[in-house]
Amino acid sequence: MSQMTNEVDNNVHYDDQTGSQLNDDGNGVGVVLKKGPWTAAEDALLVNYVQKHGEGNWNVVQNYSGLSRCGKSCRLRWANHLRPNLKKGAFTAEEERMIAELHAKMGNKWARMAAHLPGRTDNEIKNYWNTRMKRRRRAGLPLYPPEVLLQAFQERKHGQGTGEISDGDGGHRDFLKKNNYEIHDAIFDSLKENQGILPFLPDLPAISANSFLPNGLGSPPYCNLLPSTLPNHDHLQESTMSFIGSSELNSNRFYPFDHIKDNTSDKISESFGLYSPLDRGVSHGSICYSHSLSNGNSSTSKPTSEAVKSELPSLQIPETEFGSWGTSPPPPLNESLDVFIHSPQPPNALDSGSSSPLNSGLLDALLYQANTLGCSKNNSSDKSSNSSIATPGDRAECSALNMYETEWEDYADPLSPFGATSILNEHPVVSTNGNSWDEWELFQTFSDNNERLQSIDQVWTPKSENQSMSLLNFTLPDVLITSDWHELYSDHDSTNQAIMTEASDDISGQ
DNA sequence: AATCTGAACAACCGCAAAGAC
DNA sequence: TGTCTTTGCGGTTGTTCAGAT
Repeated sequence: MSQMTNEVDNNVHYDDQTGSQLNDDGNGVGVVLKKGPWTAAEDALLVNYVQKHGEGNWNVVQNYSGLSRCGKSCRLRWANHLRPNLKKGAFTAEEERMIAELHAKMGNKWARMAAHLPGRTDNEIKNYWNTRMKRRRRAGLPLYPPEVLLQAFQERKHGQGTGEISDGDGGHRDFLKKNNYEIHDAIFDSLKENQGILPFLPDLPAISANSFLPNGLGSPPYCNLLPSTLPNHDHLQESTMSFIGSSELNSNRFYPFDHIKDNTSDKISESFGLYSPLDRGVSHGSICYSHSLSNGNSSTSKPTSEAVKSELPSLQIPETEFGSWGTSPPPPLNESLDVFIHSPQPPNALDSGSSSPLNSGLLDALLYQANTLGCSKNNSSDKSSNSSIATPGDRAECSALNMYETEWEDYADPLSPFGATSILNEHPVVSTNGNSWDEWELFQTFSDNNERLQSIDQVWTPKSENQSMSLLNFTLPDVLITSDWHELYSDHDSTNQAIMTEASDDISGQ
């Protein structure tokens, strides 16, 4: 041991190129502890220590092993790099899907997520997610694939977690209850408070956050189900807000986070993906997740093989800059375009200065979809002429949308584990949870729709329009405003009915 | 070839919960 | 019961590397 100590001392001093030494935080008074990257020798010492003494008692590691590291650092090193059965390398497709799924359910509970991913560490998952999130937000893409959202929704709806994921973890429930519902109470309060100024919103008398959110929509992640930004977000913001058309909007009354005036509001909004990466505080992000389901990409989206992945860093493989969920197909942009073109433009609704904290993705989803559905119903027959009557301003919006279309086309990545088609056409995702049949029925419905789509190009054909719309309606926030939406949905296929029925039942049954 | 940029990864820090005393 | 210590977690920062310009 003394020999080892000497070796360590040597290594510590010779290898400490960072020169970053300082006292430990309270432990080992006066002992200069090394910081910075670990050396192989240090690793060996730590491994040796753990083999002899087991894990734990990290603060005494330096006493027994000679390591000049604080206990924290030792524990971290062991947990993240040295302990056996650690899986190294890029995340597999299945793991990536799992992470998205877990994050949709748990939020930033990295340790819990890691518990579901054998061999992976919380730090690894956290890094992966943060990197991915940053990239997707920059690209203006949603964080979650729709199928993940649906699955989470379904699981919460049925009041049971999967054995694998929710596994009766009280902590998780506490987390949801403590952190998420409160936020969404705010959202709901604002919705209710402002429903009078929103002509398309039905009354929300019996819908409270607490009655609805237990199904999972209360999770912060669901606030991210929309892209929090768009390349040309100003246009989208205008479009989104155009049909709101209330001066109250500009008085910042409408937005659910307004009551959070302190410094935490930024953090909250940020963590919920409510900010634009381009412009913190510009409302936008109205493209609904459901758009993605209209893609005709019928790739089975087999998980990328490890062999392939190992050659490239995760996230650099199948996905393009715009689509780590890859197969998430492009939105029905013709319809979206129509909506934007035909959206009324109250003068004061275009105040792009109404910035943060106006980026309630959830809210935008409601608003945008309301408008989308309402307008598209009326305009579905004369799409071709729409662009010709667009105003110059509208053209700008068209441009923005075209940009977005391009992104969504990039979304159609057959290699992604999260592609809609992969989820829809393959059982594993569905069958991994306890609600396999309920969910499978839903997924099958989508799948049937999807199978009729022959290519991305055909998404915009009249034939696929209903499909697009029906899938569009799948977006979760729709259920927030069920009654009137049923009418809008009435001439769509049974998918909507099924989902809306479920959602309605869900809400009324709470 | 040099520089810039973003992704990936490693590590640190502060805080809080849990456990020991 | 209160205090101290240990452990774990999540956020953040720093470093390295590869690709783009």
